[in-house]
Amino acid sequence: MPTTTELEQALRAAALRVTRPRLAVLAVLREHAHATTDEVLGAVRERLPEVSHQAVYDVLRALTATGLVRRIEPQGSVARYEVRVGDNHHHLVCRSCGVIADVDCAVGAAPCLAPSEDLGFVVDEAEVIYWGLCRACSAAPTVLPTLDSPAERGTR
Amino acid sequence: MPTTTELEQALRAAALRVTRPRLAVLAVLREHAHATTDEVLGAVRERLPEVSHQAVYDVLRALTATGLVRRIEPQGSVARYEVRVGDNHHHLVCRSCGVIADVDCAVGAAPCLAPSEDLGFVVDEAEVIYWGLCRACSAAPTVLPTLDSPAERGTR
DNA sequence: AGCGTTCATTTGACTCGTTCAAGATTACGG
DNA sequence: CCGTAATCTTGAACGAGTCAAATGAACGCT
Repeated sequence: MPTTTELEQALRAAALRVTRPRLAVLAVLREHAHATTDEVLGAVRERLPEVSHQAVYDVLRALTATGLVRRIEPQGSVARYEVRVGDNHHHLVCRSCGVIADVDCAVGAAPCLAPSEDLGFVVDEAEVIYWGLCRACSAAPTVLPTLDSPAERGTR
Repeated sequence: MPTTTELEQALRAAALRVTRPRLAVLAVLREHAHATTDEVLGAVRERLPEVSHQAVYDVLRALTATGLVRRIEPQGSVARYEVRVGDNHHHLVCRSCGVIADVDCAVGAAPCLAPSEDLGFVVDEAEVIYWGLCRACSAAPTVLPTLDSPAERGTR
């Protein structure tokens, strides 16, 4: 668990003012990776009941802009945030239950940045998302009682 | 330009009824890759002025569900669709203007599916997005007249 | 420590992409 | 040609996120 001072230093290093909502958001994200804005809001309110949703949006944007947190938004999901930044890791996403897991980049930072042909683009980041089923969902039948049409799968 | 018959066959092969909106959407997507729902709607209405936006949403969902088109939605962008499917290609996205370009998978299909550790996940697809600046945007200054704070960069 | 400026937060309305629901239409097998 | 089920039209609703104005708090300076 991070000390408040530690989080404070992180904020100051990013030239951001140290406020309760910001400390709370950082603390929440350290404990609960890949949280949605809503989940962050809920968790923050357990510590600071009075924070507005707008404050959380602003804080998340400020932290994202300075690189303190990273924003990810897989297909059909709302925005999620994580504090693990700068290490070029990627994500495993379960198509069924939506859980997200971290994986380190298999081949290191550099090869990840090289598409086969860059078409004149100056690439600064390669984002990789592995889609599949998590251990639990691949073990369990997709839909438990009613196995009607296997074609339809929830859009969100 | 694809013949109507060709598109018809594609629909029938997917066990979908052949309707004007569906043919129109497919035709539009073949000409205009990475189109947003709105752009598809606009282009479809040039051919069929009466289609409802709901029809386009339904058609895109049906086509996506059967695999005839692929849905992509980069960070902060709305959903986009493309007809190029089944070839495991990836995307280059410009952070500045948002254009999307296709790139073939550098290393082939198989290695793309292998994260360093799968944590029990059954991975069936690896999605790669290369972020950077397109040729035009990397040549031109990001903001032309007012070069105030270089930190701020548009969220969308 | 106190003060003022500037940045953060609250409050509340609002936009936009997308989905839901009910009824009318149309494609397709027989 | 008919009946049925899928598809489309119409219109309303929803939720995530944003905008804007006013209040409040953090920090640098003296």
